[in-house]
Amino acid sequence: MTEADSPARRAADLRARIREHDYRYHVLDAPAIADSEYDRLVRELEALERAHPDLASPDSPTRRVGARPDRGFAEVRHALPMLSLANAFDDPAATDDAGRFREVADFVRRIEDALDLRDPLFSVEPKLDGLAVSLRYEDGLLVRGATRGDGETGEDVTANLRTVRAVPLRLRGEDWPALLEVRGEVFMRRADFLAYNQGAMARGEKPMANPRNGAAGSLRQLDPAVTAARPLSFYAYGTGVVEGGTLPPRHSQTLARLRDWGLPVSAEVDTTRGLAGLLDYYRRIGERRDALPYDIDGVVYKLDAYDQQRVLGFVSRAPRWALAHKYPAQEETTTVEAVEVQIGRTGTATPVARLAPVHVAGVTVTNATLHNADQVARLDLHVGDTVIVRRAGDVIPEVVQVVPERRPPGASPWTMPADCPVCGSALVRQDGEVAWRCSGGLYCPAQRKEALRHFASRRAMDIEGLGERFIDSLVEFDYVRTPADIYRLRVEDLLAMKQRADERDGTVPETVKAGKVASKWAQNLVEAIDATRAARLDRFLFALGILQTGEETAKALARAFGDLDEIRRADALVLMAVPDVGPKVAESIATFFAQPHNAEVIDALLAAGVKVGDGHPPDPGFAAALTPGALLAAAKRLGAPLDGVGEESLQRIGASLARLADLASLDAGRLALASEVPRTRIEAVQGLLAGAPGWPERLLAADAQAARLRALAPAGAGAELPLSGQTVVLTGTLATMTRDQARARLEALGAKVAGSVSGRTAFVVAGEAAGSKLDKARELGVEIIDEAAFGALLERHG
DNA sequence: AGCCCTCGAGTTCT
DNA sequence: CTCGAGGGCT
Repeated sequence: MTEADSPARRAADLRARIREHDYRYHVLDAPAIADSEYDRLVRELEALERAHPDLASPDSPTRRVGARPDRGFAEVRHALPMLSLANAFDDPAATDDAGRFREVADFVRRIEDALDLRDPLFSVEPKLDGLAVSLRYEDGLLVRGATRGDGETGEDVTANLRTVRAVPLRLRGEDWPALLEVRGEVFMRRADFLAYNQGAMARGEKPMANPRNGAAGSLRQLDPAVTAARPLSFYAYGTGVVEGGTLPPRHSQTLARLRDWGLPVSAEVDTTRGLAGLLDYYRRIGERRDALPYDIDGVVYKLDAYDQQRVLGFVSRAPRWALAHKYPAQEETTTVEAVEVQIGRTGTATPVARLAPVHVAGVTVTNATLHNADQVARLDLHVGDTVIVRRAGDVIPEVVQVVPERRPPGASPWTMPADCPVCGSALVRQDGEVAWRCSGGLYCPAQRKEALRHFASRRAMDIEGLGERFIDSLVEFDYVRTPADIYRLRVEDLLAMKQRADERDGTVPETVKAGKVASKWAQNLVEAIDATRAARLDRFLFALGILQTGEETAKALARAFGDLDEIRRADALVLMAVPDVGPKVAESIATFFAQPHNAEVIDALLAAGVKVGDGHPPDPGFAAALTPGALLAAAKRLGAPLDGVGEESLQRIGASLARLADLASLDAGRLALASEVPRTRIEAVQGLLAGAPGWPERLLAADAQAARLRALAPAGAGAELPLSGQTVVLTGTLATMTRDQARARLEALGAKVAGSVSGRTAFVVAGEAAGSKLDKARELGVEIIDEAAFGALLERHG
């Protein structure tokens, strides 16, 4: 055997040739041999390595698919955090370029001001819609690959990244740094995605929703063999830690070096100068967006010179020298086949467009809300129209506009029907309101179903297993009319209902063998219902579905009163002393409890064994706010005939009264002295109230309740919680707890958890994949903390 | 009286 | 996520 023919030589030769072909294919995009020829080389090398196990080496192209990790993915802390970029969006309302691209112009101007330089050089690249990863090369060998995670900490997906053919296991050449971290995007080409899905469907597997989800899901596979079967691609766009070597002084040069070292870089990367250059690039790529072989959601601008980048620095975790310029949400056209009306829990009639199925941003859309009749009129929508559909915030489909020139002849404009499509009651519109409502109330099956669904829902009573389908049947077969009926359901009722539903649907019950009926599910449901009998007061209030009372208001009520009975008998005058409750909300609540029907339902719930709350005393602050003055001022805001008397005067009159009951009997002159309010005005108040039917009684009853609540409230102000008075916003996904858990922890510390970022937000907790709220926080300069810092904060406060 | 901030309510698809 | 509207502050 000659030296040249030795297996070691042959193996080395094959590896070099395979690597060369990988490089030509993925980096140069210029394959030199046919796929079959390439496969032959790989098979020969595999056979050789099997015959001579001593020749196998970990960086061999045959060793891409490794062993499956025992459990989950390990955490990886990025030595240099993976950046998140500030986003810029086009302003669609702008009529000129200056307005449309203001955010980009501001970005360039900030840089020019900081550098004191015109038209700096930028490196520009498409922003691929995939998954950011970091690859660590030590001495030219791939030793670790990790997902971006939250930017600080990601997951170790080395085994999966090794299966991506575009990721070199060993760098080319020799002049690379001893330690090199490469950052880039793992993604799926559209053609690969389509081909894969065709194959998946032929095999009877579930197709992937879109290339982005496909790429993300593939990297998260525990078995690298599964990942290896997915057609993933990779482009490098930057570096992380670099040691034992240096990079060129400019980013664009680094990208060229990465390419030399065997890392694929998008062919679209370029350099350009100044705002005009950036916008030109944005337009050029935008025109070719649909023709590109992969999905992009924008382009990225980076100041090219590293020393200039250093001058600009960072705001929170986002570099001031880079910007992601996003293209507008993807739009599609389709036709409106019908407009239907849905009736919500409160009776709101919402028009919904039924659309010819159309793909928008990765999913098939068949419905789109039209919000309300005004919106339909604004769009001038006719049934049969061709419309442009967009997924707002890439989630909820909306009809953007109609294409009038494609309107079929004879199409008639849509108008809100006169009657509820479910129960036939009249649809009515309150003065000044946009929404039309079904006037059928709980007589309307649609409203009854929605109200029950709300009652059982997770954030309300949280009855597990009582979902939409069950509620529909329970209502249709009249087993349940009110929430109280839920607590009277027995196993045999559920079984009887199921049987009737099966008969109606023509479905055959699965297990009616040997006279035995499957009834486990029914027992489980009855037990699940039973488990919710001890209810928290705020959840119970929310579950009742009082108009204008959502979770926050329910919490405020529960905190203030501490007891259901006190809330039930509270007049709107008293309710208005609850924080964030004004006249409308107060009257809505008082009206709800005053209706005999609602009182019956609540009594029935209590009689059925529902225990509400744990007997908290009233909140001392709330009780203290229930002064006679506050009640008088509330009366005025609720429409009591106190014209001509200011709220301040009312407060002062109230302040000089021990009890409101004294108002009518006390001498106006003495009161005038005590309160420093003119005597004539006091007489006016006394006279007006005495002559206004109902008001004296209401005020006296409210005053009596106020006195009772004050007596019940614990003395001394409540202990101050560490986050009292602070408003916190959660965004993105947290790894160690659910949103609800995070929210509960924060609220336990006295913080208020809001849904949107504003100037008053104390800080934002940003999890993974945080979106617009994070951008908004950066814009407003609100403090942002990541999950680690959040954990530390919770730790600190117990 | 006007503005800003929250909250409530409704919604899509997988 | 979005819209509309209630509540509170200036």
